[in-house]
Amino acid sequence: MPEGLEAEIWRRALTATVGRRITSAWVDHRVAPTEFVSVVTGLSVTAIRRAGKVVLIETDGPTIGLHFGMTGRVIVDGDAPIDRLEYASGRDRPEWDRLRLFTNGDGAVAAVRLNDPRRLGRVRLNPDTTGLGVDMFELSVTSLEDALKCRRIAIKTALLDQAVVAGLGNLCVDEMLWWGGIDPHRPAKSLDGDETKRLVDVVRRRLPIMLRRGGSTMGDLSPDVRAACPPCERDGHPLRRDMIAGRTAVWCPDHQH
DNA sequence: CGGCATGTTTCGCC
DNA sequence: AGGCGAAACATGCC
Repeated sequence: MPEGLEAEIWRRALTATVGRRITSAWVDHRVAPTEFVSVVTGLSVTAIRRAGKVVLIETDGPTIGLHFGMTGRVIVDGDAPIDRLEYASGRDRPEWDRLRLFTNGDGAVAAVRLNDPRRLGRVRLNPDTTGLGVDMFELSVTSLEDALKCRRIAIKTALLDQAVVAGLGNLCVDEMLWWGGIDPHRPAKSLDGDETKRLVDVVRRRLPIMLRRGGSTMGDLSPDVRAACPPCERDGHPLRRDMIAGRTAVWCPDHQH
């Protein structure tokens, strides 16, 4: 579930906690620093930001960083802003909680829960975000050209690199390459100016649409499509699944080249 | 049961 | 030295 779009949706939901004071906290110590609870108890939330796929809860003290791994999700005041597909049965099981923050006036419901069955997500204090590339919502032709021009790796792999573009994940990358008509195997540096511009245009156009629809699973290459590889919506040619640098790429050999 | 999964980090090989 | 791919991580689901 979690790519930058999900992080953005959760960022917006978490703004409800701005101005509140963290009265108590609990974490699964396997995913958070040992001093976490003692450090954050008593802090006041001042702002919620996002850096790529990471949500940053800013306070009058240290910043709390939420990484979601493959299956993390956020529940704010008992309400999950995104509910879909994966782990659909018995979701939000309490034993999958990795973080609970309680704030003044909440009663028994945690203001913030990080629920993550697979436990690849992380809770960090003052996370280092300096290595991230340009944010996916601020992508420009020149920034992408600069980032791609020396790379021989597949364009798909380059776009997944958070140092190139921050926030795009496997689903969004396949979606953008599908819309842009670009073969995911192409070496990044082989894209010409027109193709790079086309890709940037597609990212600018499609990301807000997917955000409105509810996240990275709401593209035309939905998880169902990815699993079944039916004929391409655009030209009827069967979609293909290839492994590129360890990640599944779903694409249309007919209109992507 | 085997395989697969929206991510990141680490290791080892050029 | 640095770029790159594979493996590891951890667990649920089909």
